[in-house]
Amino acid sequence: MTACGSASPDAPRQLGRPRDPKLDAAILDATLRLLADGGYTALTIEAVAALAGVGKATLYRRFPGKEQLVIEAVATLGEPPERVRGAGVRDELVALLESIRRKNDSSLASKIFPRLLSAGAENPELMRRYREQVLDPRRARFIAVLYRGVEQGLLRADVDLAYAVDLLVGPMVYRHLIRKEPRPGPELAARIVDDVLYALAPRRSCHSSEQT
Amino acid sequence: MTACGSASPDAPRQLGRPRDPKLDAAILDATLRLLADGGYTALTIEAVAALAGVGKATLYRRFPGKEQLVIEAVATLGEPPERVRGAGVRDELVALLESIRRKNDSSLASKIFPRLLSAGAENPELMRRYREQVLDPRRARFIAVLYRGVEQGLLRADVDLAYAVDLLVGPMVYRHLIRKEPRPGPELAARIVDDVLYALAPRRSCHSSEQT
DNA sequence: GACTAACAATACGGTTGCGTCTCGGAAGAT
DNA sequence: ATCTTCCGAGACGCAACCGTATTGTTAGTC
Repeated sequence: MTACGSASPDAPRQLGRPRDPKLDAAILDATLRLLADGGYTALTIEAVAALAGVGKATLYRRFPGKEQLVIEAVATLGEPPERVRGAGVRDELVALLESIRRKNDSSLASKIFPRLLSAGAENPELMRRYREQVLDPRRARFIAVLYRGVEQGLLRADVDLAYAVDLLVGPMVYRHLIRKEPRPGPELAARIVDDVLYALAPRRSCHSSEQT
Repeated sequence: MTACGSASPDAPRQLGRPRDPKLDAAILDATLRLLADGGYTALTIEAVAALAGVGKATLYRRFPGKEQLVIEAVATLGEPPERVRGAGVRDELVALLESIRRKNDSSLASKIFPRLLSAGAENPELMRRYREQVLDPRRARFIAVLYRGVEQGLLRADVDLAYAVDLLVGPMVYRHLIRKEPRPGPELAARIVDDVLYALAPRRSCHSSEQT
């Protein structure tokens, strides 16, 4: 996860002035900032250098070009998710969904998200890294909680958990990404979770007919 | 819906060679094509002119600049949706959802979609037109069918239909836009519709507890 | 047949960003 | 103290694209 051209342990740099690690951070941060409000193609190396307060040579010393720069920057977006343990399955799912909503209401990451969706078409590697670092870990958390839901008999044993995640996350992301008005409120997460859990719960045989 | 600089009926052009309407179509088509595989910022006027087989002057005679050009092009994406009438509410919803899946599996429009999501951040007008021409009509169809569902007692009378559309469309769009692997199959639409309809159906009071 | 505007092609100057390079200076290692 | 590399700043030539203007041709009107 260090910058591209960083010294490998096998060939430790000994001579001369060492690279300033703070500059790596400044460059990646500037990259994310510019990526957020301009998109991939609008992002220029010169703007990154200027915003980071860094010479272009310093930047090119670390990254071979825009593509690798953005890939490395995006890879830093992964974050340890907030802990909500202790609560029940239902409340934990609500908390996870709600954290998506809150994040999309303000953060840098939310602005970068649609940019990557577009840039990912030409840059599979870029999308892959983002998926691995950001999307997959979040997804794994959902799956884990849902699995506990199965164990506790809250969900049918035969439900496809990946599908269940789609049912939960899909509407929330859709609201933020596409149908932005009116802004979803904090009650949306609970609503989605309750409806989805109800749909996937073990069904008592008291309803007269099978599915239509 | 005609090109920007087209003659208005009030001031009919009489003198000189008339504009070739085929060129309007060629320009807009080329715009969409390039927008699909390059994105908004990557789209250049010169490339549009070249692909359309048109001189730059011809293009500038119709559109003042890139922004208006793209806006007009996107506005042509609206389409009369396939008719599935006659079937029941459930099957009609499945058909609507399935048409989203099919469209996203191949068409130009599906490639343009994420581009607009990104470009829309800087171009509210662009996003607005796309919403009006493409998204809103589709949404209206969902709402209409769902309303019939309410009338027929398939859905609770108090469900927020807009929310119901999110529950249906969200997971499908999410699958295509973000979680692309594995490619959703034709069975997904029915699965989503059945689960959502079940969750929003009038609930008989045979389950022991209220919502947790 | 004269007139006029649309047409394709292309030249034009201006702007922007690329990736490389050079400069003087600064920071550690020896 | 010396050596080596990193640092910020920015000049450099190159390429792409902008929006405009010119040129010769073409299509329709009068």
